[in-house]
Amino acid sequence: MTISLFNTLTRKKEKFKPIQEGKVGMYVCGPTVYDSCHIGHARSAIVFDVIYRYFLASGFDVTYVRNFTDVDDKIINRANQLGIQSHEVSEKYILEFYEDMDALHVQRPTYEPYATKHIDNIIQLVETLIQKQFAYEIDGDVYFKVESFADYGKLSGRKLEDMEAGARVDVDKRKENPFDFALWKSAKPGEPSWDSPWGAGRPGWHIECSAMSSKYLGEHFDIHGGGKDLIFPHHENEIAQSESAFNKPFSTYWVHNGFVNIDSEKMSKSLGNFMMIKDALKRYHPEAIRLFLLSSHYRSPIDFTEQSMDEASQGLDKIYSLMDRLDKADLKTSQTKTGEYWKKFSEAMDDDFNTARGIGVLFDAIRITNRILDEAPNRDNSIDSIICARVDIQKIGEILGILHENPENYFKTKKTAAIQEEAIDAIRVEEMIQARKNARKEKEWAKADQIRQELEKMNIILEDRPDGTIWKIVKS
RNA sequence: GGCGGCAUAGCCAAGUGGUAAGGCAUCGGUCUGCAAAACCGACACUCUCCGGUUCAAAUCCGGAUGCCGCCUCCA
Repeated sequence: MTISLFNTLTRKKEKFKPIQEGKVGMYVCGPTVYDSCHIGHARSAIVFDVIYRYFLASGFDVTYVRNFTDVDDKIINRANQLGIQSHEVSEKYILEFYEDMDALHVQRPTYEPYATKHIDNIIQLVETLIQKQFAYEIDGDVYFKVESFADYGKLSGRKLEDMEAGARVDVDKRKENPFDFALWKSAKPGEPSWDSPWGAGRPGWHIECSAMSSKYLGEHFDIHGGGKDLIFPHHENEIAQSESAFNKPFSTYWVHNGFVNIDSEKMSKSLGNFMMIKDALKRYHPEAIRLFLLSSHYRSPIDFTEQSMDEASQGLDKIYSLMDRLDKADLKTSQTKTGEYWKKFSEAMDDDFNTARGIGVLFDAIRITNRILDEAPNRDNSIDSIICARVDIQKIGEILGILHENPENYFKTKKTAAIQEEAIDAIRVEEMIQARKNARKEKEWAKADQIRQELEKMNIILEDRPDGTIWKIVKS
């Protein structure tokens, strides 16, 4: 089965045909490191992380590049605000980015280039563009001439003429066309700068991606990704620069993920409703965040709400509960053959990385395996089904980037956190459970029930299992 | 003004021409001293509305309504 994916460039779902058999070159726009990352950055990182994992699992040799934009107006502004150097700002947020990504189990790409470490490549590319007359210099600034690129607008589906009617663009009279964009910006005093043929300055935003993608993946590569908002102008401009400079198609496929809303509203400075990754991690398990972000198709908008996060958390509990049950079922095996669930999951993933459908398959596997465990766990064919399902669930978990924890540990950690959060006296709870156990032994049901009720008032739920009583905390 | 997307049960969400996955919630049941967990069953004769194409449409085409995004270096 081949992988199909939706290509923004053609607005169609297409079969994936790599440039080189068995290999994938993928470039994804990473963060501009001027602030903490929010849940939208997490979605983009996780969506492409899953795509990366799935290509690897499908046997491809993947080169995955994700850049850091570490020189930019916003970083400079932030540095001025804080009274520090701009590289100090970017270094701080790069570290924070790694903390967030590691916590979310986002795998490191093959290469993570920094714009500031590729200034030579950038200057060279700008020179090529000037030389080929696709760009022009004015007072130390260099602009790309959009009218020189006949296909300008092909990614975003706009025409230069139509856009000019809108006219919400800066009116720099020096530019030949208002949509001409900066390849190189001359430095103002105090700004970070590098020497160039046009004087001291720094790269424009778009050029770094063309320079770095061509360096690590070649001038023509397979997949370019990023958030939907990057389609215009960022990716449109990347295409214009790259195809003009290299005279060949840039990326074959363009993949864009949708936004994350917060309580049905777009995250914005004015609303002040940014959900930062580090804050989300304080409230929810990292794998619950992954499960939530993957529970809708990657191109659809998704709404981050307390309810949807609680549901994702419940779903994760359900998955770990089964894994715990399987651990305790003591099924010795070294079998690793995948079965029907993996097959169905792969079919969903082959179809434009449909993780929502794939998660449906995962829950099917869980339900059916629980049923077998309830009804006839010891029959030979039951054992086969259970072992096979377990292999599939693990493998699906690897693609989704969940199930990193030992199930017993998962529940233990969760409980410890809840004990702290709800300020529960664990020793007293244990004593009450012991008292109830004694009461039950004597068949003093009224007393046992009274203890249960008291615990319920403390938001504690008991479960009598064959091997003893366990307790859980429900969040108030 | 230009371009694009979405509308499926109480909520979230798959579905890409063949008769509506999955999750949460709710209601029955099995299990349990009682519960919880797990499982079983019920829960959209119908997919915003109106037309059209077709033997067949949630799916394709046209129109209407509603919501959203981009055109501001916001993933």
